[in-house]
Amino acid sequence: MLCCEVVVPGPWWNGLTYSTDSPVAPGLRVAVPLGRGERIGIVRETRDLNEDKEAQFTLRPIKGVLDEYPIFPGRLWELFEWGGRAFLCGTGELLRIASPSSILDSTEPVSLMPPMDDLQVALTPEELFLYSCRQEERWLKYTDFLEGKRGFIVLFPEQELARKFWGDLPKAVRNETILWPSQGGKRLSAAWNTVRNEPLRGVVGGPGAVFAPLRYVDAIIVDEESSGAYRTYTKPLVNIRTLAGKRARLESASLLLSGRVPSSRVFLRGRLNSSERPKRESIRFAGIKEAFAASLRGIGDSMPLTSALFSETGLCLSSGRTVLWLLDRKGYAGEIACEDCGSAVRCRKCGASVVWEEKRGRTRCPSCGELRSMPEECPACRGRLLTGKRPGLEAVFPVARGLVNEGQPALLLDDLKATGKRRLREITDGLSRGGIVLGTRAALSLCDNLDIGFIAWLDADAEVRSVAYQAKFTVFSMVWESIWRGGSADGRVVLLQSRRPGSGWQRGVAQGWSAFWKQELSERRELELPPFSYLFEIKAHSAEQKAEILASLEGARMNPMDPGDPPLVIWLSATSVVPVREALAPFFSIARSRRGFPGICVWID
DNA sequence: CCACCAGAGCTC
DNA sequence: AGCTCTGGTGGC
Repeated sequence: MLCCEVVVPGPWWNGLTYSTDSPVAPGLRVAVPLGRGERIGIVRETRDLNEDKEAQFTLRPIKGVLDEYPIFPGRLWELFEWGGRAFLCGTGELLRIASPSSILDSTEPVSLMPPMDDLQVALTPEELFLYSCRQEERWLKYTDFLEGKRGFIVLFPEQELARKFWGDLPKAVRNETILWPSQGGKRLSAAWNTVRNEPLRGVVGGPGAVFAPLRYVDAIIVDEESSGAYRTYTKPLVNIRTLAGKRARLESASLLLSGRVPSSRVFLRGRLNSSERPKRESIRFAGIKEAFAASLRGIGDSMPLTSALFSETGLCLSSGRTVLWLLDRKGYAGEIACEDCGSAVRCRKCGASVVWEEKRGRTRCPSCGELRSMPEECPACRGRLLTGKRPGLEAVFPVARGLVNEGQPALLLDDLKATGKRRLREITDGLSRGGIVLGTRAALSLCDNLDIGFIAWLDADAEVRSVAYQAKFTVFSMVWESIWRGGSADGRVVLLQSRRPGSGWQRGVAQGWSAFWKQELSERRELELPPFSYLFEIKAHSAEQKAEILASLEGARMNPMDPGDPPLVIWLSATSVVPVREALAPFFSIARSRRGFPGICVWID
């Protein structure tokens, strides 16, 4: 009697076992019964039935085999298996984000070419690092690197950059290359089928392109490898850069890690060094203690607007260039506090401190997105005096509007992503004679399209990240990017307003990333933080489950930390993933479905 | 009488 | 988390 182990997408980690009359080759898709319904899974292996092991549940037969050949070419399947283990998400969850829905949702057959024979030339793969602030310089090197390569993947943190790089390729190369779509749907399906079946030379795209089913891969480039864009923000939580590195190793492909700044892990492993630093006159630090205290309606805190900010803004505007003011707080105020009892207004769903959106007369929870109307009184003490703290973009906007000259607009961009191409053109056209743009870090991408002569980080200390340990690097790399990004970086001035101007991580801005990482890594080594260990963020499904998980980890002689604040979260630091996976595996068995599955994020650097 | 929807129940 | 089955509601 034969059985198949099938990977069926879902939050569980284990493969599911089904009976089969005849052996099914690994990598083929099969339709299988699950619960009351039917699902599609990928065969991991066919083996003899092990009566003891399979006795705990009744085996059901496979409903049908959907493919003639393995659906994933080359070593891609191994990548999914590895990623599922490394990021504690299970192969199935990774499959879900890696494949178009046409493959996993519909039993329609997908036409597939047979796998390629192993005609791969076993060149010795290289691992190269390339760090330079000049994008043109890096891109030129990419073209050199791809010379003579027969199957390549080039990854960019943003789709727009990918499109630009692809568009700049020599026509002959572009014709044998595909621009990987950034979103799912029909376009992804089409691209997937083309790449899977046609003899293409390469794929260029955003992070998702790492999963392109190229049959032969001999080179992978990761641009801006330290960018946070390579981390997925919904389940499963994985680092695409790491997967790209693994894919290169699996396929024996050469790997080029590149960017303006290396990530901590790459810095450490590559023993990198750099003397690149900004010109003295292009970076300024200003203390907000001496700030001009602009009073803003309904806001208790004064907005940090320094004299340096006003003078540089004025200079830039009068030269007809555009000014960018950046602040990572949307809305009118980052917090609403009661003057009587001092407590902040919190989200009723998740307990986080809410943001005040004055324009729409409501509050928004920054962590769960819950919207509510602005409260009349303090929910804690019923006091009537609610004031905003930590002014946000909406509150500063009137100040910016007062500074622009005739014919220069002041724009408030809440959400650059939602604006699309047409809006982008409107923005760039409107700013042909300069103006002020206010936005969050996402607005930095405007450097690619606008002549930006001055960038101000209004509150460089603000760290609104969920994981505090890497907040310094996030801020550092964004500020670093703002110095160099785009064709208008020459002569640009960047201003950092903060409480401790020029100290701490800001020294690295003046001295370069080698100095930054040296300092930062000595602190992290001390605290056993990534890249010196892995950090696991485990979110239990219920309080009971949390207790069980804690007990299981402690039983395996690990030291989980219970921060107490987000109530269901557990933190764990470990030098290896394996024992953590073993301790957590019981909670990810399909048999536990009814109790709900925990969520896990693995921080590697 | 059936179309539609929310909630329950199940998962190798 | 999906997915389907169920039973109530309401439109005609």
